[in-house]
Amino acid sequence: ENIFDRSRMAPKTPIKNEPVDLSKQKGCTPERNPITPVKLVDRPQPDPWTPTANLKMLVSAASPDMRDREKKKELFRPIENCEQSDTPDSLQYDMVDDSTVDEFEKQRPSRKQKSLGLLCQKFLARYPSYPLSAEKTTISLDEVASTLGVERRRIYDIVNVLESLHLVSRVAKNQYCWHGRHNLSQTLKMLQEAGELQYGELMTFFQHKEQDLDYKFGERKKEAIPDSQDTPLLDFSEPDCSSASANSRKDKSLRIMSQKFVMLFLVSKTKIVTLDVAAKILIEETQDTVDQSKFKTKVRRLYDIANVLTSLGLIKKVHVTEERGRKPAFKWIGPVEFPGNTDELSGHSPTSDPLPGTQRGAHVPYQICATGKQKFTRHASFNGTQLFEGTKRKVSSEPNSPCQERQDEYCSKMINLAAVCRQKIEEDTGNPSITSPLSILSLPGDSDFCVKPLPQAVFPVVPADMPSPSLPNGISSQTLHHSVPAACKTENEKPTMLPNQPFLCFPSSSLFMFCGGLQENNLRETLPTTGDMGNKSEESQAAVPPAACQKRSSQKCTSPSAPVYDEEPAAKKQIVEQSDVPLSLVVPKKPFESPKAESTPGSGCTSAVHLEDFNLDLTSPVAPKAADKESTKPLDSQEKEKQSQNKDPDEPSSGEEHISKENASQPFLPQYLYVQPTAGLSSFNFLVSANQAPGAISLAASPLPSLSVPCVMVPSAALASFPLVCSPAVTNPLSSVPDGSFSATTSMNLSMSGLASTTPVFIGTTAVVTPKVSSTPLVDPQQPALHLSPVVVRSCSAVKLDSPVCMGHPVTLLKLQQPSSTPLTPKSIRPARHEAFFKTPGSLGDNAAWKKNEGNQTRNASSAQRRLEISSTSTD
DNA sequence: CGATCCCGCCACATT
DNA sequence: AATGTGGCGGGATCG
Repeated sequence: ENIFDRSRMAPKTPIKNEPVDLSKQKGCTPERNPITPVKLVDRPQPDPWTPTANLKMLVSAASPDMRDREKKKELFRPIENCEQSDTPDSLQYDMVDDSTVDEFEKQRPSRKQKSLGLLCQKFLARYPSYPLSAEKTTISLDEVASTLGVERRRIYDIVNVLESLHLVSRVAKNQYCWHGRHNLSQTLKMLQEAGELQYGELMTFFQHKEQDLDYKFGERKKEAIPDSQDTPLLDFSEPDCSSASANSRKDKSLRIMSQKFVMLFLVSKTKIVTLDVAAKILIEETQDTVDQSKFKTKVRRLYDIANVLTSLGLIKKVHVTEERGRKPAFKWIGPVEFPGNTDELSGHSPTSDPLPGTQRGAHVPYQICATGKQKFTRHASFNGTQLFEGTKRKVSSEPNSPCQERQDEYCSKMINLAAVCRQKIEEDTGNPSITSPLSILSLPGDSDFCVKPLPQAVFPVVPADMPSPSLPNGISSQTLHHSVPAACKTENEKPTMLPNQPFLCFPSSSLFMFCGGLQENNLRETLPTTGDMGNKSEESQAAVPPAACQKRSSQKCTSPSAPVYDEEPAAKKQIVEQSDVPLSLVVPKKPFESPKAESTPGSGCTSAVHLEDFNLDLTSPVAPKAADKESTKPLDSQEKEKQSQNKDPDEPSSGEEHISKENASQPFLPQYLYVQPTAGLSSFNFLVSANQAPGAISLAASPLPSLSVPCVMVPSAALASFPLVCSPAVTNPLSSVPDGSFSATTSMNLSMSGLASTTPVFIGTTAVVTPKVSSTPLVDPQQPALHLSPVVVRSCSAVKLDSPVCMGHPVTLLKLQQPSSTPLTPKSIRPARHEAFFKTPGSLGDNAAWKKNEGNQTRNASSAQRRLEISSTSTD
């Protein structure tokens, strides 16, 4: 009988209801007789099909009304009862119904009740919009699905969209981490920036003539879109980045679409986007083919996304009446301005990040990282932002200027590439998290965040994040370095010197160390040579750019792209730089930085800070308070930020002076600047590497080489106790050759003097310093070593150990990196160091972590970051 | 009848 | 092979 019924009934609602009811019952009204309703429907069928039908009719009719008004319900009830009364069975049911009518109704209405939007609201209701920093909420898909009474598939729809906005991140299979909206503004900001690049023109165009859109759309679309963006974005297929894994394209769709969709809103002047326009824009694919079905499908997806966004309160449904008629559209009702955004972000304690970071360490998806970065970068973002805006405006308003256009295109391309790279990387790594390119872009983090928190707090964070990132950082940092050159402004591409540094943070006690990076070029070069790096390095680089872009300014964005592809960079970079100038110093746009961020992403859920790649000019080094966060960021940026924001440390000028002095006095050491702890930094002292001076110095000979270590932060106390802090940075030109040096440089050694807390830390490339005597000429020995490629470095390191001078470092290192006991290979060393930094005491469980790191180290540079996520520990 | 969009098949990815 | 993900589009509902 049932079967029959179903055959008839089943078809539609009724059947659905049944299943639904069951599920719902779980969620909504557990138990009871919930089932009843279902039965009712079914049963009637058996005997008198008709009656049942009637009931259905009634119910269906009533249901809607019922929802709206209970009154109607009442009315209906009687009716229903009557009908039911006819059938005995029905009567019983009726009885039930009466009792459960409400429930019935609730459950009944089905379609709407089941809507994705509603489901999303339920989902969101389960988690705090602004979770405490410390608490990490993990979301189990299965659990949520069962709780909400829906199939898992639906949860994916929600989570994917949330993930695109960084509200959640995937931690593992079936596991997501809830981040809340803390980073939402940053994410939106990033999307906005990215959107301007990609869709600025388009949107403008559309808005002017929505009507015409259809027509022109095609034209327009071709014009605008092709250039800058879409294609790349859409097509992940590009071989470059992802040479390695290519494959899955799944990642793209919903998440990317979601980000793009949001971008459209952010870019739109009216903040209103019609579905058809969005669908058209979002159909990047090759041309117009398949329009119909594709378009239709796209729209369907957009509805899905829109439902989630609506639930988030970011958009609302509206109708645009145009000449042609009324078209469905959505209006952005979320935040429009993303100043520093620090508000929300800053508000949160940095700690939150760190915590999660540690756990995730390896797993953390890029996205997360990105978020972390964002936070970190905040300061930078300011700078970048401003610049950025200027740039943007130019772009949007004045697409004409060749330079800008180029930049734009370039940027977009870069972005796309970056995205692609990411994906690929993800694939490689296995982390799906990355998603859209945008996310990468978003990296820009806000430094504010970081800054605010006390350094201590920061530390923990750093460590957590750092670990994973560390490796990558080294790499990324290198890439970033390019930017440095830019900073130099020297016209040429040479990266020369800036201090790029990748830095390392070292929390032990309160010390932080940053290592300066090296040159990007070198890095790249080195990477490949080094070995592992090869593909991955590229990838990482690619990834980085976006982040950088976001952080800095649009300009950066452009630059980032460059980093992605080696080829492009030089010319473009130059262009970019020229155009933008001020920033130029800041960063060369080189996307490189961003890559770092990406790479680093591994950090804790949210926290992951990436080193963003800021390269700051050493000249203006300021002590970065937020060492932790900063660590993620490029030193320069940090410094700048600090300066601007905090003045705390020292005045920049003073800092510079110090540097110069140092340099003079200590040719080698110069790199650091010591910042006294002023108010803000009570306990910390910062050393910034000054040396890098630009280009002239080391770079001249070879751009790359240079040095690294930019800065070291040391707690004041520590300093006192501390004999020396050395930065490896070596600037030597020599190094340039090997570049690998960079790696070397990157690697820092930390040594803790006997006391962990107070002990001084040494960071630096191999060469660097001996803890005790900074002045010492260690350099010679070291430098050479540094110069060498990583391998060389390794050797050096080994040597160092042997040599008295060197010894100090290594030894210390060993201590720190217990796990790494093997100081050996250069690679290992580096990583270890990084790790050490990252991991620092605070965060982790250190030992284990360290060990893991060690393993990773070997791999290190190359894809380190990604890998970290996955399972760095393993080994290699 | 067009706008929405639920539902779940099924391919691909990951374990 | 099993399970996780999520693209995709038929077709039911809504308005």
